[in-house]
Amino acid sequence: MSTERKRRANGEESRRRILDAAAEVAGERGYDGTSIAQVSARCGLPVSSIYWHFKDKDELIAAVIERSFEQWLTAFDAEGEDVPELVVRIGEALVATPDFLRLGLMLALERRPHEASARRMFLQVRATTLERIASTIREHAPELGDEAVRLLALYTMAAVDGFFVAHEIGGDSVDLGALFALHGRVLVDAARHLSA
Amino acid sequence: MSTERKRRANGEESRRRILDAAAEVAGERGYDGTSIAQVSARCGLPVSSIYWHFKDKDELIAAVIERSFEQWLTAFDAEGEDVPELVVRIGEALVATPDFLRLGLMLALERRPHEASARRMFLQVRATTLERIASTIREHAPELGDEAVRLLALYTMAAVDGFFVAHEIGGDSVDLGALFALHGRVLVDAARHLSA
Amino acid sequence: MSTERKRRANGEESRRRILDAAAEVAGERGYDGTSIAQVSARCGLPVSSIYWHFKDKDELIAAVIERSFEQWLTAFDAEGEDVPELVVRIGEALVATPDFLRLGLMLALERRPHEASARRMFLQVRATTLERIASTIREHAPELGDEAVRLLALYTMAAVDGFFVAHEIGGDSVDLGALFALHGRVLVDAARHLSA
Amino acid sequence: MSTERKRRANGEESRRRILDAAAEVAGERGYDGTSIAQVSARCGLPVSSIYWHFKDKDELIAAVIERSFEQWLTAFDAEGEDVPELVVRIGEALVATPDFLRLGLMLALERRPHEASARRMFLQVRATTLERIASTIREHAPELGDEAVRLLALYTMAAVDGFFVAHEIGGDSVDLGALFALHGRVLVDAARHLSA
DNA sequence: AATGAATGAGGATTCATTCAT
DNA sequence: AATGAATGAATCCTCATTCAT
Repeated sequence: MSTERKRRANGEESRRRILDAAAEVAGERGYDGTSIAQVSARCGLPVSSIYWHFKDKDELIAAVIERSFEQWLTAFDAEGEDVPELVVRIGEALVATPDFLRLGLMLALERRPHEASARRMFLQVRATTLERIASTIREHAPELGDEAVRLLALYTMAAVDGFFVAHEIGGDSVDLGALFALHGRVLVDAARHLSA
Repeated sequence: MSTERKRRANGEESRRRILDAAAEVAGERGYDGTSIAQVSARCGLPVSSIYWHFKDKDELIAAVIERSFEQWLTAFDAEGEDVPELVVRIGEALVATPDFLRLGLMLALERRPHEASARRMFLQVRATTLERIASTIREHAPELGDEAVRLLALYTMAAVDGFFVAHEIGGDSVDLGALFALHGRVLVDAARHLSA
Repeated sequence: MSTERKRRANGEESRRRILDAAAEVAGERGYDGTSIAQVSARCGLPVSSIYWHFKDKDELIAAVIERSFEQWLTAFDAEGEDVPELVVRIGEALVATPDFLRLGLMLALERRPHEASARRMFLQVRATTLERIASTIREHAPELGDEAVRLLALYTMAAVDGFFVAHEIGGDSVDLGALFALHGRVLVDAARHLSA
Repeated sequence: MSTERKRRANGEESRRRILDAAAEVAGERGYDGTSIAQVSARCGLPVSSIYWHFKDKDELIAAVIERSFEQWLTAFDAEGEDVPELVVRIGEALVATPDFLRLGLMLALERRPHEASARRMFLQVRATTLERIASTIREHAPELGDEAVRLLALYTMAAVDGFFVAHEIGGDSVDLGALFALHGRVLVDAARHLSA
């Protein structure tokens, strides 16, 4: 059984292979550090085939973010939990699928006009997540005003980002579990401060 | 002889102009997004002059980070403050000189072998800052063990990073002051949790 | 069966749509400037369908020229006219279907080995036209020798080309009617010079 | 004496070599048919060096046209001649430096937004030439009104373009001398028609 | 009669860097 | 202390064309 060298054209699968490769590379090196040639080498399809499936690099990266976000959503999806639990679940999801956030943060930190759609996709996905955190907080602390809820949601999202960065830098010497647990407990105190 | 002096002075000046331009560009676009040609265009000196002052791109960016860190240190230097105050001061310094952290975070998030010195410079600078936060915490909560102090310092640094990211993304709709104040107060509760 | 007929009809229709699109694009940008992808985008049919109807780019452009020439022939077809009238009619036909000549001239000016059939098609079409002009001249000035007739025919064709170029460049600020009328009158003088 | 392989950097000469090569290639194949790689191969300098001397392909071709026009101007420069003589001189200059007009006509026939400067350069050069023809006509036929002079100048320029095209297509079977001589004589008749 | 997918070669342009002056 | 010129490798992307269905 020699390697099938031309398995009959299969768009779906090729698209998936390209996205897998692009997620890997972009997760490692960011937007500018990712070259189409690298993606091509990693997925085995020629450069021109990548352009058949995606209009340009920008759209490719946007698609990577979109798909990665869906995976991450699946990973931390859960209902009826209380706030500290939610925070911990987010943390777990992070460790499981870190490419999404790493790439997204890199894009968010950049200040440039291009790569519009990739950046936009991340910001949209982020807004969705923020809203979700806010509604969980609102459920569990109905006495808080809108401003306070928004502040706590922002605080939580910032903590998540910060923990992620710390873990990226410090590796396993950073105890993500302890950090998330601490933040979960602290949120309750913070809610008390704000409702007072 | 005065010509000599003039020349030397111009050397310093040129170096400064290059660093200014590089800080701007790299702050906007990250390491890969920054090209020597862009820096040249922005500072008005030819490309080859940049290479006269800096060995290569990596060293140029490292120098940008180093200088930017010194400016930032100056901005939040202060002694004898209590923990919440320290946190607030860090926040103020952030808003004042954001290039340093933005570029540093971009570098930290990337996963690649090269650009050794730029990245190393940022990590070193970051370790210094972490140690400083830790010692302030230790001073003000002598009852805490080393592990607890380290956790709180990490937590604080993560919060700073996260707030910064939130502000980069959300602009002035994100109330940095409120976030830093909240974190300052919350730290005290956290210390209580951990010493219990 | 009616399906059959429909399909066949669609085949014709598709061919026509492709030719229309190709004529537009090639008229605007010349042979090299025309890409199959552009033609595809402009006619709505996929690239591979264009290759189903035409062997390659060269043949497609040749077909464009051929069809365009037929349209132009129709536009200036007329019998028994005298020389100045013929010249004016050619001019009118030019303004009506300019793609043909514009594309043809571009091809004629290029110096390269490929695109054989497109270029050949234009040259052939041009030879036909030249012969036709010559025979009209011969009819109306039977006293002229072959050489003189050929010279006048060439002169006229050159004038047509030149007027066309002038109009392409200068737009409606170039009074084509006046130019053609002038050339028509001048031809009579020229015939006199040559027969003397 | 081995081939000097790196003769010390000489901007002027390199620029000239690039222009020579570009004129050759573009004269043969037009704007789109000319690739920077071909120019590089023909002049021996690497592609990136071409970009050191010229901002982009557009500017390179524009420079080719400009220089070529100057050569052509030199070739047909002369004072105090009468109209038929001027026409003949233009014809001689054409045969001597045909690249200029061939490339220019190709550009003029194209209808596209880009390559702005190359096209603009040709049109400007052409306007200069037209004005020059007009003033010679005015000198020798002072009785003509402005409109008539402009028409005759346009007619002459169109004839030149047309003769050129005829010669490009027909090669030496087209007797340029006879055509130019004929046009020269005919102009006098045309002037009579118009002043009547 | 038509088309989605694939593909290698080549397109223009920019890259970081070096070198002679 | 500085710079004009050069350079090979890499960048993103488009090209004409083919092939299995």
